[in-house]
Amino acid sequence: MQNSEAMALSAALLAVAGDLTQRIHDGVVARGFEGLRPAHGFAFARLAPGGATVTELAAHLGVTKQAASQLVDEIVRKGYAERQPHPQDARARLVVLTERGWACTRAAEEAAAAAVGEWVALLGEGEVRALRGSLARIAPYGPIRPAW
Amino acid sequence: MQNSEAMALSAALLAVAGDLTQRIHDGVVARGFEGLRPAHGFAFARLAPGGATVTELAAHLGVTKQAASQLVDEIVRKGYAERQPHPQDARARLVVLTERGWACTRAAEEAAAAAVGEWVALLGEGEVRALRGSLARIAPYGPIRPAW
DNA sequence: CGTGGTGGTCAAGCTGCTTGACCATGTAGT
DNA sequence: ACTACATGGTCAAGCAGCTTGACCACCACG
Repeated sequence: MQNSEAMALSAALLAVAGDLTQRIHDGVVARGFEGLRPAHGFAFARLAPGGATVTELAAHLGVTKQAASQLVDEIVRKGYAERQPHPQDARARLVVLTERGWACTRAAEEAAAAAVGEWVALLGEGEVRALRGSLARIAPYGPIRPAW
Repeated sequence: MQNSEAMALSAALLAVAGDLTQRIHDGVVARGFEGLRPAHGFAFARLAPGGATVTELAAHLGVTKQAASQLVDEIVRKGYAERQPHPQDARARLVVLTERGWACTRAAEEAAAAAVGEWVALLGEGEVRALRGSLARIAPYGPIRPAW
């Protein structure tokens, strides 16, 4: 595969990713959850299973603990999450989603489903499944980083 | 397709996009082009064909003219581009890549090719071609936006 | 030739992130 | 048990990239 083809693939991937982010964000806002930025969505994704500490969140987002702590301050102040004492470690505090946080997460899922629905209309269900499979196999494990 | 599946596809896509951006950036730095951020790469992509005005660049990147102008200042100062008088419009100035800018663009293509090469090793050439085809068909036309 | 629209820059301000310092708690060594 | 170091978290200050607002030079249309 030539360099120019690799670049075309890269550009398309990044364009789709940027567009998808925008659509999810718009969809979340349209459902009444304001004052959030796309980065918060990735924080929610990490908090959703059973909560996380600030340090874990920082590692997941690829930022400093201070930045993650600030982000948590923000979503706590806006009612999407709360800090609880950590059951095992008295130094740590477990950040968990509130009911409103869960509602916001569901709104994001709906918005994502709407965007993916458009892809299904364009490509067909089979091709979208193939896309999902391919991406899942090349997705990295490390922290989630902004596209740029 | 369920919401949770759409979310899994979205997460994989964004993870791959973030990782790819990081790899291209690292590759460019490794080839000796420093002081650049990933956003500059998208500017280069718009400038490459035959140059562009600051306003066009701003529209492409989805930022204000002032931000685009600042970005151009930076890449001009670092020797990657230069401002020329616009052939048709005396108000406008055409921003074009210098030879160093072209060299940097080629470095980015090499880095992208290396990343895509890993995907080929994982998925096989056919599946990567299919991926490219699918993405090209759902890629939007509008401005390129950061993933978040 | 005015009058409004457009390309571009200057200036000031905000926001999200960083680095650096610090405290409280955990953990390992002796 | 006591010391020494590592780790979770916050406070404070600074910086970088973007925004809004104001402004000038030039185009284009009546």
